[in-house]
Amino acid sequence: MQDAAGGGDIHLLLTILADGEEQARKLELGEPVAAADGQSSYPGGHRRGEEYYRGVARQLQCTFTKAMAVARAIEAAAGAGASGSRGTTGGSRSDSADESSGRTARDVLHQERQDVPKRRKGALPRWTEKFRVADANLEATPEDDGFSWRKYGQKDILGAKFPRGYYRCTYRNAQGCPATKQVQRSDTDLCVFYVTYQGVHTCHQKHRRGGNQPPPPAPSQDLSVELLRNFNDGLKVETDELAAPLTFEQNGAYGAAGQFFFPSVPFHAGVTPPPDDAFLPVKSGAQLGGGGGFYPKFVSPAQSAVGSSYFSMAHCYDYEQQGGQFFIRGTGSSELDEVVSAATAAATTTAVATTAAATTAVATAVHPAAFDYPLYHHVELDPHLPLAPMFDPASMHGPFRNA
DNA sequence: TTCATTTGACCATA
DNA sequence: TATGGTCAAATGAA
Repeated sequence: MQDAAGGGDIHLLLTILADGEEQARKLELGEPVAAADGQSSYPGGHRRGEEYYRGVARQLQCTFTKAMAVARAIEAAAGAGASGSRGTTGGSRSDSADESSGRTARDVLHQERQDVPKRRKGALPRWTEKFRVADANLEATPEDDGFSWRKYGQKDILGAKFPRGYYRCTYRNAQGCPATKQVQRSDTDLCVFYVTYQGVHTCHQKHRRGGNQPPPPAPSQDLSVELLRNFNDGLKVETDELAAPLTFEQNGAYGAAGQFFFPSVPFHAGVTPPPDDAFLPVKSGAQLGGGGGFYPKFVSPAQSAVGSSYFSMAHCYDYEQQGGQFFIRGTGSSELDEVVSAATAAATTTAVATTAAATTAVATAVHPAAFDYPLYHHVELDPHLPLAPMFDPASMHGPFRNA
C-alpha cells in the first residue's frame, strides 16, 4: 500500500537506529547488575561479563546490518520510483537491483530473518535461572519476570516429563527485540522451573522487575581466600537420586544411555561455585531409573583473554539440553576446544563413579593425592594418572596463585 | 478486531 | 536421522 520509500520505512529505519543507540549506550555504561528482587540468582553483581558485552556488540552489529538493509531498500525503491518503473519490469540495472526494486524495507527484513539460521550457536548471550513456585499443581507457572513475553511454541522434550515452552519478547516484531526464553519444568520438583533466557531485551518496554538480566562474570577481584575455600567445593559434582553408573571423561562427549559426560578441564586456578540457584540441574534422564538430577557444582577456570583465571561467563552459565539432559555448553566451541585440549595436555583427571542406589553422590574429580574428596558412592580414580601440573602453584595464574 | 495461545509441520543442526 | 527450535494457521479470549 505505502510506497516503499514512504514514511513507514523511514520510521522503521529510525526505530532501528534508536535501538542501536540504546545498545551503544548499554555498551558504554556497563550498568551494574540489577538484582534487587533477588530473583537473579547470580553472585557478584559488580559488572557485566565479557560475554554480555559480546552479545550486545553482536546485537549492535546486527542493528547496523538491519539499518543498512532498510536504507538500501529505501534507496532502491526511491530509484525505482524515480524511473517510473516498479517491480522487475525491464530496466538497465543489474539483476539484484531489479530484485530489490520492488521490495519494501520490511520485505528485506523478512528475507533477512529467513536467511538467518534458526539456531546460531552463541550468537546471543544465554543464561538460565531457576524459579520456584509455591504450589506444585500442574497449572502453576513461574512468576512474572517483569517482561512481556509471547508464547510461540511448546514441545515435548525427549526424556523430560513436561513440555518446554518457547517464548519471545512481545515486542520482537515491533521493535526487533531478540530476547527469548524457554521454560522447562523440573521433572523431580514440580515447584521448580528452569528458565533459559537468550538475548537481552533491546525493546523499550519498562520491565517491572529485575528479571532477564544476564549474570555477571565470575568475580575478578581479590578473592584468594574465598577461592581457596571454594576450590574443593568447586571441584565437586553433586548428584541426586542417581541410579546408574556415571562416567566423567575429559573428551567432552555428550550423552549416552546410563552415562553422562562433561568436558573435564583442569582446575588450575580459582573456582567459585555460584549459589545453588545459579545452576541448572544436569538431569540424568529417564534412562536413569526415574530421573533425578545432579547439580554440577563447579565452574571451570579457563583463561579469559584478559588474564583472569576464570572461565568466561558463558562457560560458567551457559548450558544446553540434549535428549532431556542438561549439559554445560561453551558459547564458542573453539574456546571450549582450547580448554579441553589444554586439559588433555595437562593430563587431567578421569573419574569413574559408579552408583548403586538412588541417593546422593558427590564425586570430586581431582587426583586423590591432591585433595580430600567426599564420596557418598564409590568413585574410582585412575591411580596412574599423574598429578596435573596445573596444581603446581608455579603454573597457576591469577588470584589463586597467591592463595 | 486484535492479540495471545495452541499445535502440527517444517527445517537446521548434531 | 533424531531432535530441538521456529513458523504459521487455526482457534479462543478480551
